[in-house]
Amino acid sequence: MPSKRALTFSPGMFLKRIGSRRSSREYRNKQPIFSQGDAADAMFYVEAGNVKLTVLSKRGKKAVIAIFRQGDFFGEGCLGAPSLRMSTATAVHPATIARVEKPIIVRIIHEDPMFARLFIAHLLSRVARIQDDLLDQLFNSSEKRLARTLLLLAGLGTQSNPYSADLKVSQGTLAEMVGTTRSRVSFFMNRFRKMGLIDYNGSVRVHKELLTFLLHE
Amino acid sequence: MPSKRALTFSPGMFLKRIGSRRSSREYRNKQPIFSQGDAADAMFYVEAGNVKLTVLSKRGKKAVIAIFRQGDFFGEGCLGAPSLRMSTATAVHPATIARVEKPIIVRIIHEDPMFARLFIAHLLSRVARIQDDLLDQLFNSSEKRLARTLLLLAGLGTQSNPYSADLKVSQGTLAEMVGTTRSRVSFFMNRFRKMGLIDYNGSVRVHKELLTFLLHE
DNA sequence: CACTTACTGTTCAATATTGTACAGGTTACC
DNA sequence: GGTAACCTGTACAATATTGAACAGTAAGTG
Repeated sequence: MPSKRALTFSPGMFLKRIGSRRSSREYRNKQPIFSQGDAADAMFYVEAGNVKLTVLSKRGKKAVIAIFRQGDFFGEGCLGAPSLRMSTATAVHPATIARVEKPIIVRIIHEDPMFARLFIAHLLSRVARIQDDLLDQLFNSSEKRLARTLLLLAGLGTQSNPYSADLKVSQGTLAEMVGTTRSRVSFFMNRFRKMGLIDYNGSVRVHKELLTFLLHE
Repeated sequence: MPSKRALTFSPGMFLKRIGSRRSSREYRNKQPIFSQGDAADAMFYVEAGNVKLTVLSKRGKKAVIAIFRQGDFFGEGCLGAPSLRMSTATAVHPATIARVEKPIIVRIIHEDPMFARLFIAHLLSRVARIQDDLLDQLFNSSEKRLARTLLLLAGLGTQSNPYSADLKVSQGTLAEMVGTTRSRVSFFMNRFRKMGLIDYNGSVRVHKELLTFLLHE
């Protein structure tokens, strides 16, 4: 019997309730899953690999607004009023993505209260996450934001190790994630290296504690 | 019978299902409804007046991250994992706010599938809105962001009128909403006035179309 | 190998932004 | 009336950030 005290999210349960009403598919590196401007008619689940959500501004600037990894859902924008995708989802590495058509999700939400509750929990954490990103932009300099981005990427790897696994992200991609220019990223990455906060030649290895210290100043 | 095609939000229905399980209360201008760091144990609904959501950074900088008006819900962060408020909610003007305790909301979500669906729709629009704010920060200069903020405030008044109603917002508050300094706001407000985009002496009156034009450059 | 493509380190001038300061207004309140 | 609290217009130096450039390196491809 479910607790009545709080709503918690579990990808496993979520997925189980979708059951076979989804279709999995492989994507190659850089292959789009959906594109900004497409009709939004399905949700997705990351079975393997990573996915990058980007937005292209009217003036041609690109921003990475989210990175999804195994166990994450994305594309919820398709529910609610009929709408177009505001962003582009791109596979990073070969990735396996499950697709669930919008009418199916809507039906499950209607027929399965437990699923609806899971979905609410999922959206709550999504709101919290985006709000964090917004506050990061509002309060922190680009140096701090870069540190935070590196830590978030590092968090994708082993949790306990003081060093992250090797990250292979280009300065250009980092710039899009942080919301700054590549030259700025280059500048700070070298600074971080000189300060011993990261190992950096070709791939990046983050010393989590040191970088965390910098982030909190 | 509800449509199975989409999820749409209606404050009225939402409220009806809460029924009498809420308690209304008056707040004076600037009176806090909840404060950053408080235990999050209830949701709120704006019956009259406006509410300002602010966050105070570690370094003492303040940011306004949302403004709620009649018919809006806020404080959803209390659901999900037990947590503390990440922001402070403050009444603007005298305001009447209804409070619904967290256990009640959780119970309604469990017992009333229709309510759960409304809640999902509500969260979806919240996500969309915050994401817009984030993109605004990422892509736009402070001048553009100020224009956007003025337009959002103007939208609170009559929809059809080319001019907004008189807004009484201080430069300091605008700065917190836009994410910049007061001197910058002062500079741009005078510029907007010189360009004829706003009437501005004591109170602000926005010429919506002109400002919209500026925003899209 | 020659060639393309993508990434990096670095520079530099042009802007944008911050933070602070000061002199005047207005408003609310005792 | 006086005074405190708040608001405004303005200025300015110190930083931060942009955008574009250029040369060098590494990797992939025919």
